[in-house]
Amino acid sequence: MARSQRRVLTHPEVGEVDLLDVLHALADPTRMTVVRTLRAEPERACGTFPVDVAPSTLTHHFRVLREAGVIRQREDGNLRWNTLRLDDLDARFPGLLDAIVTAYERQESAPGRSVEAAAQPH
Amino acid sequence: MARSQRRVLTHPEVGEVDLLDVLHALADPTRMTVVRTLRAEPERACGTFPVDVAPSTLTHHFRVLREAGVIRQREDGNLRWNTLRLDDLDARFPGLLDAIVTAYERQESAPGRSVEAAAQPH
DNA sequence: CCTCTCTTTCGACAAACATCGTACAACCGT
DNA sequence: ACGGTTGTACGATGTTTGTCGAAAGAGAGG
Repeated sequence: MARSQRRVLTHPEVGEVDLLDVLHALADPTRMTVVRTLRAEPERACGTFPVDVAPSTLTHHFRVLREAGVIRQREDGNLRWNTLRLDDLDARFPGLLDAIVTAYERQESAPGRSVEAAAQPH
Repeated sequence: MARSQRRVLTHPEVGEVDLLDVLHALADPTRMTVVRTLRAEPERACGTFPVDVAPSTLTHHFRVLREAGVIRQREDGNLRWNTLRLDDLDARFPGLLDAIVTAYERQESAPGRSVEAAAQPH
């Protein structure tokens, strides 16, 4: 029995995706990086993301994103490929993901903010 | 010394507002209800929101929203008035709040979803 | 001054969360 | 069959979070 049958990889249906879960999934720097990376490249294996956490931690983040309906995971041999569920998300929440990621990238590229925010320890 | 001087009520500046904090602030049903209510009515006192939590819990949620830069709190006599910082948020993240709240209300008014989600205990 | 209302602060508590190391399972080369 | 690669599962840990009740502050109105 192949791995693709053994593990289940539960994905919520489009109509089951909960906005609050999506927001929570995106409200984490590591997961936001995953989503941003996935928006630039259509499909990527788990280990190829520019994040700096332990493998097991990364697995956790991928599960959060998948169970929130943000990404889709597909197995192929030894690798697990991740794609953004952009069509599904856009069908349920038109323009939302784009608005959020755009806002994040706008913030990241804003001059002066990161300096200020780093100075004030919040 | 009046109460308005005694308590500080720290609000982040527009440039200090962090998107991830905003997302986290909105990823809670109680706080989302507060924001939705505030979007319909310009200003409202703390105790007048249609939420079902203890007063101290509500205070906590208002602080989260305020420190994330989502709402502004102003004291007047015995009451604390809350407003949405829509202009500030739109200046920093154009269209974001509207996209999120619209998505939430779309979800809430979608037929069949809440039934399904309530049946499956998540 | 006294009381009532609105809201906060504090302390507590259980649940959820992000993180890691270790162990393991599946697949792919050779 | 063996070793390397990729990723998961599990258990542990410290932190954050949502929740509440009790106590108290500050103003309004008698």
